[in-house]
Amino acid sequence: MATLAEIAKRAGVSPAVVSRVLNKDTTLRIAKETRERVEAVLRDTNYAPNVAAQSLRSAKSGTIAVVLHDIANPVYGEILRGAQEEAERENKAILLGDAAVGGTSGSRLAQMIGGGGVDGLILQASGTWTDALIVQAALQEVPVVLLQTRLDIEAHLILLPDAEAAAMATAHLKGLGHRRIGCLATEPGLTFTEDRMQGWRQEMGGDADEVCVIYSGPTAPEGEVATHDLLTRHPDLTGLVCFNAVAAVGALRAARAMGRNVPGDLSVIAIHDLKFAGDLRVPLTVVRMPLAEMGRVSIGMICDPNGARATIHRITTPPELVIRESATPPVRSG
Amino acid sequence: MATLAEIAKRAGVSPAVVSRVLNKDTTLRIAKETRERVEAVLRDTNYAPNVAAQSLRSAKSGTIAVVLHDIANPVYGEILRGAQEEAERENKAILLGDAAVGGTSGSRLAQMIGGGGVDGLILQASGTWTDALIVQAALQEVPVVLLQTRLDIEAHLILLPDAEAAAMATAHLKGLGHRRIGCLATEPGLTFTEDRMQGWRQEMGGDADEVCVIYSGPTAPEGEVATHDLLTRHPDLTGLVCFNAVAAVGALRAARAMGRNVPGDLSVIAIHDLKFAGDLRVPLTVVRMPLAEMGRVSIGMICDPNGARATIHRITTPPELVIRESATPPVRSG
DNA sequence: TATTATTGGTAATACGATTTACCAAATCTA
DNA sequence: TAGATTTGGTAAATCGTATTACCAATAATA
Repeated sequence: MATLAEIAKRAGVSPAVVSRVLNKDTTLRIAKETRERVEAVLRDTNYAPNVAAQSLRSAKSGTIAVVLHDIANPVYGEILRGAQEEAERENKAILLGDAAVGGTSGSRLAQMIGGGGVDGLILQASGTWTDALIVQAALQEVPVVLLQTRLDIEAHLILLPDAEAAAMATAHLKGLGHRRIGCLATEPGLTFTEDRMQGWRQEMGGDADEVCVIYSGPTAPEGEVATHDLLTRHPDLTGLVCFNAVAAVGALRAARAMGRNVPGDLSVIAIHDLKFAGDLRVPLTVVRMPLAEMGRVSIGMICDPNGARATIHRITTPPELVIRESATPPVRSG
Repeated sequence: MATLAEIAKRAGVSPAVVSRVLNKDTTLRIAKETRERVEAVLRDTNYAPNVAAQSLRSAKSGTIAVVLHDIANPVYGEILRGAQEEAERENKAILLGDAAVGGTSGSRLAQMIGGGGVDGLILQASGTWTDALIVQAALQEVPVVLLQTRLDIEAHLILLPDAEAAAMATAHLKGLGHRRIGCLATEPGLTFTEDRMQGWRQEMGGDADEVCVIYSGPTAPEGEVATHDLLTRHPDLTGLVCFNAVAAVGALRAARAMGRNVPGDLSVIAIHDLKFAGDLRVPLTVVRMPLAEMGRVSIGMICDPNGARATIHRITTPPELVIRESATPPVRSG
């Protein structure tokens, strides 16, 4: 309700003075009493600058859009958590987008990105409306950070050690003595799916059997039906590496429903950790990656004033194997 | 990059025409060819209106702030999910706040709320910076929806059937034959804590023993230490009702660490469902409430054009008992 | 005393979209 | 042909902040 002009009138000065006091303009020469008078009015009028006006004037919004696959998924939620922490430090607010919830190119978020309403876009791309967002961002010359998403556009890219993680998971099963190992992958076409596939293949070497791969969305029900299919086609599998821990929970369900003991009949290992992984019926052995760190650096890249437009940042923190109970040596050695 | 004025110049008309075409002003009389010329320029210039300018002019931002206790907590995340869906429908973007992550009164989100940068504030209040947000909102006359939070301010209030849910959970244990029932509550002072306490007390009647209540934050580690304390002080408890399902997972951990079988030695029931509740070592019996619905109606209240400033909305969908395996009749009947 | 510097500010403009009030030219009516 | 309508637009004023350029009055110097 209070505007700069009103403050100025109350303090008996011009709006320029108020603005310059507010913004600590050091080139402003002002009498001590005048400054104090202004500050007093500012305080007891509880003045807060209009953000739309500031944003219009400065062409900065103080806002960053973060669009993830599915925020309700704890795996992706972890990224958000990291982003939030860093945004807090940088004094930015986060505009949330969820590729799983609607999201058309006409959505308000897309409008904001296209209309200069965000200072940056952090995107874990997958769907179609995602492309619309990128186009909008490009038009507006808004910096974009792609999360585990290789696209042929001028944007930053953050990569996790996905291949290593998959290789590590696979190696763990092989090291336990498994040979017939299946792969519950994430959606084909995604960068991290491909990177992990590569790690899996590399580690499997000659044992890699492409038909032992099945793709699934990152939810437990999807993981369950995919695993059911896979185990039906390949009853001889003794090990399963899952590219997503939430889908792995579905795998556990499927195994159980089919009367297969985990880890007795089937060893399961997943990529990404879950807060409840140790509380599951069969505690899940996983390979953990620094998701929150990725969220943090993504914000950092947006806010970096002298950053280039398109850099590539590899997160080098190595994946961490967390051994629980879902993977053991095969009982009937294969 | 493209402004209305540029579009107008290119199309050989005044900015007013472009704006009125864009906004489908029916009072605008315009020749068919002129309109088509404008639309053509609009299209092939990929024009997107500057949101800051629109926001300044219209005093609407198309943005709603949602501040929750802890977004990483799947229980609260569910609220966010509902809010997101409805926001999508209303064509609003969501600005995310997390009471668990920093959040000072100087945060960008607070600035935006105070500076007319949001059209509404949805708040599950608890901390101190929360109060700052409310003050800012009040100053700006931004509509506020309080989630399960009774405060003496002019704001909407949404209430879940918290008392009923707690009563239902307690009644379930009593119905199974338990008499010595403990209560792992959420933080004292919160509206939903108090409402649930009331439901618990009411159902316990004469059996209610206030010392069998312990308070805990909504995380598994906190739930674990609280439960450890409680079971140490009251080894004779045969039942435990938990006000938060995530904390209940901690309770399960504590029981296990203390060598107490669930449900054999201790029956556990929790409020709120978890996606993985059925996959836990001991599948958790819960009372489910429509969290997503609360998220949806909160957005609806903000967007309702002829809504009053301060209404109270009770969600009447009854709590739903989901029986799994963590609660059975006591073995050594108490 | 005349000139220069310094102090303490102010005026004006731009940022980009929207909207109200208005108007010239063309067409129609009497 | 005078007057009334209709057609097809336009000019100008916000919205609130930030900034650049400028200026009057006083103080310091020569």
